[in-house]
Amino acid sequence: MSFGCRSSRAGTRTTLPDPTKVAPVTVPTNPRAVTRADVARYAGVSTSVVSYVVHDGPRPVAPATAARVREAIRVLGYRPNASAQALRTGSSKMLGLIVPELDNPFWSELAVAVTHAAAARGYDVLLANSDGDAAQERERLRSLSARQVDGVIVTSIMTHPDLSTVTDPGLPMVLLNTFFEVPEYASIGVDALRGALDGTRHLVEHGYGSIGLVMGHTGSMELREQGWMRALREAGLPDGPIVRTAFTRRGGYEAGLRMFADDTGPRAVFVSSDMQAIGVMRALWELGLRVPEDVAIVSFDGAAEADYTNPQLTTVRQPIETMAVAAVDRVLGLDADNQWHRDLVPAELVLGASCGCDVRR
Amino acid sequence: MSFGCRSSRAGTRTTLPDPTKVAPVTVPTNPRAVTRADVARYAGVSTSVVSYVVHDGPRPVAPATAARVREAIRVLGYRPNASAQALRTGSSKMLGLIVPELDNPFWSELAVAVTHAAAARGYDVLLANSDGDAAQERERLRSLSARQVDGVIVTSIMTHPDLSTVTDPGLPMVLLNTFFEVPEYASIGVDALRGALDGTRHLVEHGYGSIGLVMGHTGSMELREQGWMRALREAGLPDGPIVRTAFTRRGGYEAGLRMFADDTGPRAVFVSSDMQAIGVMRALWELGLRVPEDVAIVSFDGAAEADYTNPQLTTVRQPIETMAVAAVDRVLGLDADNQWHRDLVPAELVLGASCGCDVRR
DNA sequence: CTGAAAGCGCTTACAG
DNA sequence: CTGAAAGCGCTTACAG
Repeated sequence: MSFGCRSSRAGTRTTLPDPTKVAPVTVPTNPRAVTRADVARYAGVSTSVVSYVVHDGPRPVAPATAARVREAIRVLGYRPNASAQALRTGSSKMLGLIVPELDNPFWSELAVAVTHAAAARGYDVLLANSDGDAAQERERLRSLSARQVDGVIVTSIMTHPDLSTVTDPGLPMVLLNTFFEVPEYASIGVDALRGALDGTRHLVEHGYGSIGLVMGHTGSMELREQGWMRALREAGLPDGPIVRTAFTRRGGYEAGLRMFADDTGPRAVFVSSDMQAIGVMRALWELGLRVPEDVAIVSFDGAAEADYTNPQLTTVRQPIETMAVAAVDRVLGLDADNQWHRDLVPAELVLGASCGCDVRR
Repeated sequence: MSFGCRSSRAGTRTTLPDPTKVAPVTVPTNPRAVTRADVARYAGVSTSVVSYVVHDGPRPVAPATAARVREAIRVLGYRPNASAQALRTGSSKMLGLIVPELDNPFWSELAVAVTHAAAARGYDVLLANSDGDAAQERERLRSLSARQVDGVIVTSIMTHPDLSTVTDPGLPMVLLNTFFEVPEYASIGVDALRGALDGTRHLVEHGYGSIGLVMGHTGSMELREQGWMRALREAGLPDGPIVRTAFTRRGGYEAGLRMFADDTGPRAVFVSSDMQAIGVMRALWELGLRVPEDVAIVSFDGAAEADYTNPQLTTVRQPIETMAVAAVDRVLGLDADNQWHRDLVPAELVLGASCGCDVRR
């Protein structure tokens, strides 16, 4: 077994040689990883047989031979080179996932759920962060495609993602967390209209007469907004004030300051994400207003963080695990009978104390 | 250009044929991705020249030729196959990152920082979640190694990670967020002893006479614990109560209930992570105790979430970006002059209101 | 300045 | 049941 250093791979020095110093005598060379050929040699078989044993097929192998090979694999610590496998088979067994901001709890929880769902199908996830930027989203998608992922799950920030120019035509792609229909793409998302309707209705049932809306920036008349509005209309309530802001804690904070700065603010508010609601609660805290005594809140997402606000947030929970499994199965083509272009999964209102109930989760 | 379907790659049907249905006539075949050979043909050059243009070397190319190749690349939408590149060059331009729980804000913020630091060096990050489990940590490491990452950054939950049996001997590995010295590995972490000392001293300066500790489960006598204790000793204060618990919001909640259930609880508490502190605050809320009027809190980490608790947490902030850059440069061997086995980066006390100050961030 | 050729590690149809 | 051989897409030393 030759572990010699190959000139084309030897660690090249990036620093210029310093004439005042003695040139280094030893160049650190990484020992080559164990390959299938090493295993074959050790076990005294051909490389084909090693593959047959590793994959338990497609040709049968005599038990004694297989045992020798397995022993060799164990002793040498052999792991098949995934790059070579991907090149040969055309499948990397990796799924790409693009999220806008991994450091937003909702997205990181979704990323974990997708990772678990993919692992259950034997896939690793190559995670890419678009930083909420459309150009970066395209660039990341390009990179995932070059890395030979077998499919991509995109949680796009674009209302009408135009991604066709970026990917290979044959690369399966699914839009996750997308409430609306996008031509040419399968999309999976929560039933946001119904969720917002349920959440706002709950505030109506508490008897609040004025219910505002803190809404994240979205391209179109958003479904959460429609749900909020429909609940008000059906109750015969006037439209409450609307503040539009970023989908972040800070965005919610700024919206809260604006909405409740003077005493004309509404008695209750529906907020389009938990992160924003947390910002609203901080604003109310600074303004000396109590939740829910002065202002009641219902929000949207059901992030873990919403369990630990004081008081606990009443929130419309997105079934993240369900969505993740659906996205993975969809992108892998495992639900071939599913003809739907768009999957809507139901959201569930989870009661806390911010709405005026006093439920403890 | 032949886009024919190759039998060994055609999408095989996983469902058994249903005799009651007509067999499908068309099998969906993924159009083959564009390769370097397609570009060469289109531009009328050899495949070598395509590479020379893509990499701007190592051989010179006539400007007119290069222009033709670039045009071909653009028209065909060519992207080099990363698996083939990795196989050929021995470098995947990917770094592996193992975190215990990606859905814990501290880890997701660290993951984002590492991703950015790696991107600045031209590397993608293959992110792996160990779910806080040692066996999974080893399994994920094995997988990363098989996927030919050029290095691994591990935020291990093991006190004494024994990882040598899992990775290729030549795979560079760095332990991140590790405060203590680990034989044979480079480790990078915050100066936790000093950070805890500063945080606890701050509580001492506020004049609190009894200062408890909520400490996450760690293998040994932890540096945060040592810092807390040293601050008490040097102030001549008695050791406050210690509750040990998980590094989670729930862990903090349970610890808070235990520490403050009766009125013998301390007047102030140093908490080993922001997530735990958030749990403690919830426990105090339920017990009807106010922060900081009844109990003052200083915690550790400096997660974004700590900015939005009510009141805002005073916390010892880990310089996540600095740590991420150091880890990436270390694992890539970019700081060859650095002889240190262990890098300690300084933490900074960030004042909020939970300690009794009234600073607004 | 350009191209033909070798080889990275793997899988699998084919031949024995 | 086993092995020799082709080829996935790429990079680069070598030859022209």
